[in-house]
Amino acid sequence: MPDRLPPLTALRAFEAAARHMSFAQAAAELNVTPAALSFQIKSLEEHLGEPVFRRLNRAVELTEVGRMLAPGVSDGFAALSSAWRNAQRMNDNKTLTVTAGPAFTSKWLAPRLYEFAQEHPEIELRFSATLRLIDFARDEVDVAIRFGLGNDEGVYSEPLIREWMTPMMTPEMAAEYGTLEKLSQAPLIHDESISFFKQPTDWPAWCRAAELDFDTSHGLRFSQADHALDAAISGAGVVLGRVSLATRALEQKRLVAPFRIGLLTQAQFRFICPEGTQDRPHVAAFRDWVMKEIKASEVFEDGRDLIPATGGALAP
Amino acid sequence: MPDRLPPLTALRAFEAAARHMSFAQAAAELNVTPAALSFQIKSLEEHLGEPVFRRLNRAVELTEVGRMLAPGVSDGFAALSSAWRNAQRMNDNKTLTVTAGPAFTSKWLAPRLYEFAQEHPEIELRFSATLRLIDFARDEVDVAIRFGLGNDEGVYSEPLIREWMTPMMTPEMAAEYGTLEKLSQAPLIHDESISFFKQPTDWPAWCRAAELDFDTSHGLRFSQADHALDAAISGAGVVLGRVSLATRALEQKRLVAPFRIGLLTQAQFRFICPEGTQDRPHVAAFRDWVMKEIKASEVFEDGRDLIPATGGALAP
DNA sequence: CATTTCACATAAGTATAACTTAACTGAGTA
DNA sequence: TACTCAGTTAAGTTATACTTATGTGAAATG
Repeated sequence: MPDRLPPLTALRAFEAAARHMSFAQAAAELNVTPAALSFQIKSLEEHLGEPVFRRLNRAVELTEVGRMLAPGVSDGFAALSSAWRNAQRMNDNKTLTVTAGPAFTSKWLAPRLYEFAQEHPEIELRFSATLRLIDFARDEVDVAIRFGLGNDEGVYSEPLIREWMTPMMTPEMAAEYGTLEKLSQAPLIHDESISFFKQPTDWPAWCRAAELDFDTSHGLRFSQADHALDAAISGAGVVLGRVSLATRALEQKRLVAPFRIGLLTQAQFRFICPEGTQDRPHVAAFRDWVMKEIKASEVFEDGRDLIPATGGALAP
Repeated sequence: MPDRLPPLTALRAFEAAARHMSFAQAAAELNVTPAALSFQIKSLEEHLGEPVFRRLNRAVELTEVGRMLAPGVSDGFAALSSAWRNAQRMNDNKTLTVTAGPAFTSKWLAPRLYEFAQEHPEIELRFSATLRLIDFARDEVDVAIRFGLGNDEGVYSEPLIREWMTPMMTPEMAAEYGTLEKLSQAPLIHDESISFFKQPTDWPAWCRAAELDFDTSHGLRFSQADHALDAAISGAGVVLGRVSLATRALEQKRLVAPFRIGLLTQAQFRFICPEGTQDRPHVAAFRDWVMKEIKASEVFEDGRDLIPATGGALAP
């Protein structure tokens, strides 16, 4: 390093000023007087040997060097800030921030939240429902639960459950359509949330597995798994739904799954956290609790034939 | 921003200490006493509420939070540092740092360096010969000259010259082999530096363009264009060489290019600099000078047939 | 087994960087 | 013309960062 950094407070003042394009606002953000900020900018300019701001009558604008300097400095402080917040969060074992997809959040996590709070009153769970992939270093998240094929590199990842799908409906509907013979008469609900897999797990695939043959093209279509389940719960039809998301509804008999045949997807739920954090007390507590709950819902697999989804091309 | 950053000097002390895994070395790097550094770390730990280092008998090691914090902090300071150096470099219009491939550097830039220095005594040119793609924000480079297909996004890019290739040899060799009839007898030199293009510009391609048909598989092979030219200059054979790199040798009659047929490559030389810096005085001066020199060497195109390289597959 | 050494911690004192208050400038605004 | 607004400048204050000097404990040394 030939030339060392200028005073860091000066850099920070510059960053804030460049962001606000105003010394006064920057000063307010940093809880100092405008005079102090003016002084800091001046100090930075002395170190650099050239102005970074052009002072206009009632405003300031960045000079060429200023424009060059601002993004990098901003990135730098963002990185510091993020690292610091992460360290603070890690230090804090009162709250645990969990991210999961909207369906898992609403259909699995939320209904069980009360029980978790009873078992671990010392941990305050926070949720962040999002589908986008997570970057633990950037986002402020302790653990993630993701669904998919699972190439989790550089993170701690533990498979939770292999998802399978089976037709589900209200008990009332089951009375009418709950046999293989009558199923073809039922209104169908299509869950297209996982249609991106190579081996489709849709109505045609299930019918092949169950050795049925009827037209499945009609019916309601949903792009989110939880919406498809909600539709079935409200009696709109028979959904080929993801069982793990429906366990609560099955337990409460709001849905029944009358058929023996289940379609095993390629995808899994995984428990993911930054490498090395899996043994932190509240992370481990949450993982153990999730595992236990998952295990408890495996009773619905009893007596079923879970058939791996095969490519639609094999049996057109 | 709920929680503000800790004192930045403390963070910097931590970064250096984590890098060296030693307070003493970190103190030396920052030009302070070990006592000061110890105090800074302590201050950081007070702000965080937890130790970041575990003090051992004769060493220190990072705690879990420390390990979590270190990479991010390091990245942050690296970003600040890089941004600051770039600003300093931009402020400096004494030196101009240019990066180019080894061949262009040795065969084009270096021979003309003296002339540039005469025209612009106020600019001190520095070279960085490398093939790897450049990132102006990270590397300390003002302008780059690159050869290739040129998908330059997010940077200022100006095409310099469309490269073409033609057989070249010493005048002595030309006396013996400098006709289309005798060429097949000549020892060949293969420049394989641009063999990665879809449309090859090699001896078979040139022969097709010149409507010749003889075995071209023999001869010396070089992976660097300048080495192939050097071999030809030393009389080792006839090279199908890149003309732009050979202009000096052609001017000095150390090489001659006796054939009318030239093979136009798909690739271009481009002048590249960060968007917005193309009008800085010494950048513009360098670009104008390069353009002028390039123009001057276009005399070698006079009276030639420059034929675009076609796919080898078309005429196998 | 004492002795030295090494790496860091601590205490007290000091220099200086960072900040505040208060007065100033200069152009737009009422 | 006076007022306001955004930034500057000057003088004085505070608190941060630093130094010197001394202390501590465990490994290394003989």
